[in-house]
Order: sequence, then structure tokens, then C-alpha cells
Amino acid sequence: MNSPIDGPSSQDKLRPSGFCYLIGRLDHAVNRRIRDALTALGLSVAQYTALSFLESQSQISNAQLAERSLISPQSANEMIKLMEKKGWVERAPDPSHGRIVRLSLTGAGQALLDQAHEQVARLEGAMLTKLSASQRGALQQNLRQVLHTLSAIMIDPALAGETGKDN
Amino acid sequence: MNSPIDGPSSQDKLRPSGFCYLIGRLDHAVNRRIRDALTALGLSVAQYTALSFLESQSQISNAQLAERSLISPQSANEMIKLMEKKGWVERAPDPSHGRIVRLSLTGAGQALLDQAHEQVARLEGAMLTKLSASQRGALQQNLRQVLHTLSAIMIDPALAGETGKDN
DNA sequence: CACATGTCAGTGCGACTGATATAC
DNA sequence: CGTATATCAGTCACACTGACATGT
Repeated sequence: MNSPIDGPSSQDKLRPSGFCYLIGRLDHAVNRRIRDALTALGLSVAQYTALSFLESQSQISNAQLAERSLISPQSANEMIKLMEKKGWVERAPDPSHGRIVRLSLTGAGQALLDQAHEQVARLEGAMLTKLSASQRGALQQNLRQVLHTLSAIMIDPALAGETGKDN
Repeated sequence: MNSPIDGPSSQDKLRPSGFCYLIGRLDHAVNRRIRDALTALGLSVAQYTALSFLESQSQISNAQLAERSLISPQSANEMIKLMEKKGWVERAPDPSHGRIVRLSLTGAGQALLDQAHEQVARLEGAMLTKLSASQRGALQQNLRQVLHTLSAIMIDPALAGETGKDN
């Protein structure tokens, strides 16, 4: 595909529409703000994300957490170890399987997460002030759609197409 | 706090709508895919971002690059040093100011960036297949609006409303 | 001297791979 | 034995702060 003779379109350089760039910039800015807000709670953005995940998927194992978070089991384990040391997460061995360790939030972890949620909710409110309710709905729905499409690509990269002509 | 008068809502925890979470997840997934695509070119996502920035803002100084990229001058310098060593970026002293060093892409850097752009454009096409043209337009416009609002908050945090008891 | 810019040095978080022990 | 899970160890990219040199 890098060959110089690919067809007439090989002279027109294919360029991004700017969507990925926009996502990256926005995420960078959002992370900045969230970090500033959560620092007072002694919480990092990655930790907040992990705690949020545990809140919605309780009794999950480390391997499952890693897979659903799209990170390696070792990375997930690092995060969990640190948060267990801080008393935010508990690890209990699975009764029916001696190897599996099930994770859950402690009371302190839940309380901390509640405070973090409040900060983030406040930030979201400020970010979205300029959008109408219908715009917010459309935005979230579209983002979800893109994320869903992207997840499908991850599972089966062939969906990404070679030339994108069908798009 | 957030509830000036202890109403019944003081027990209802303020929770995020999920927008920040969605942005984070999407950015994570996008970065993953871009990284996979750019690894073959020997390019990291951060490097691609920096090169893209230099492409649009040529002859920029390191201090300006850092400020507009929302990172510290030292971090920007690290990135530039590495890419200069690889021959993608040139540094030329400003003729009218002995301290300032102006940055620009080399021919090799531009050629590499063109290849990277092609990969990213392909990914974007695949991500957005499920959205109509008008939906894509609305999505990008809304994201730009949010980013703009967020930038205003960065400059003047008071716009965010209370971010805690201290404010 | 104040101030902006660039750069060296050290640090830390969070991701990765590799290797290893254990449970099924 | 083969697979899945957990975890230890080392490495690395990329951000940060602090300190300092230099040019205006």
C-alpha cells in the first residue's frame, strides 16, 4: 500500500478530517481539569477510572478488569495493588476457584468515589453549558456510536477496510 | 457546599452524566488503534501530535509549542530533542534573538507525517462509517464547542462555578 | 535586576513485556 | 500437560518540578 503506483489517488495525500485530533485535544484538556479537581482528594485520573469501573462491575476479577479496560493484566494489577494499599479496594478469593481474586470497593473507596463523582459532574456541567439538551443527547449518542464501531474494529480489524472507499 | 440549604437533595449524590467517561474511553481506544498503526512507522502518538502541530505552526518556538500544546516547556523540549535526533525536526536560531530557537519539519519529517496522516485518515473513515455526513458535521461542531468552553474555563476557572469549598 | 527562553537533572505514574507460580 | 489467572521484575514513554544558563 505504500507502493508509488497505487492508482490515481496516490497523488492526493489522504488526510485526517481532524476528528481524532479533536478527540485527543479534548481528552487532554478534560484530563487536565479532572486531575486538578481530584488532586485535592489524593486521587489520580487513572485511579478514578478504575474505581468507577469497580463501582459498576463489582466482584470482577483482575483479568476481567484488564480485558474490559483495554489494558494488560499486569497494569491493572499495579493499579489495584496501589489502591488496596490505600484501603479503597478489597480483594477476596473466589470461593469456587482458588486462583481467582474478586475485587470490590471498600466503604472508604465508595465514599471517595462519591466525592470524585461530584467534582466531575460539576466539570461536566460547566463544559456543556453552551449546548442545548438535544445537542448533548445527540453528542453522547454519536460518541457512543463511534466507540461501538471502534470496538468492533478492535475485535475484527478487517472491518477497518483497506481503502475506505465504502465509507 | 453544593447545596446551600440542606434540602432533600443533600443525600442525592451528584453524579457525572458520563460524558467525561465517554471521552476518556474513546480517546483510549483511538490512541490504541493509532499507536498500532503508527508503530510500523516508528512513530508514537505523542510524536505524531507534535509533528502535526509543527506542520500547521511552522517556525514556532519551543515555549510557544509548549503553551499551545498545554504541556510544560521541558516536556516539549524532551519531545523535540528526540525527534531532532531522528532527523524529523530542525532547530534554527532566531536571527533577531539569540536565545529563541525556531522549529520546523525536515523533508523526512514531512514525508513521515504524510504517511501517518494517511493511516489516521483511514482509521477515521472506519470509525465514522455508521454516522451520516450531517451527523459527522454536528459531532465535530459540538466537540469543538465543548473544547472551546473548556479552554475558557482553563483561562478563568471561575466560569466553572464552585469547584470546592475553597472557591 | 527582571524577565523570557532554553536546557539539564531528577522524579513519578502508568503503560508495556517477560518470567514464574499456582489452580483447574 | 495445557490453559487461565495472578503477580513479581524490569523497562520505557511522557508528563512533571526544580535549578540554572543565557540573551534582551
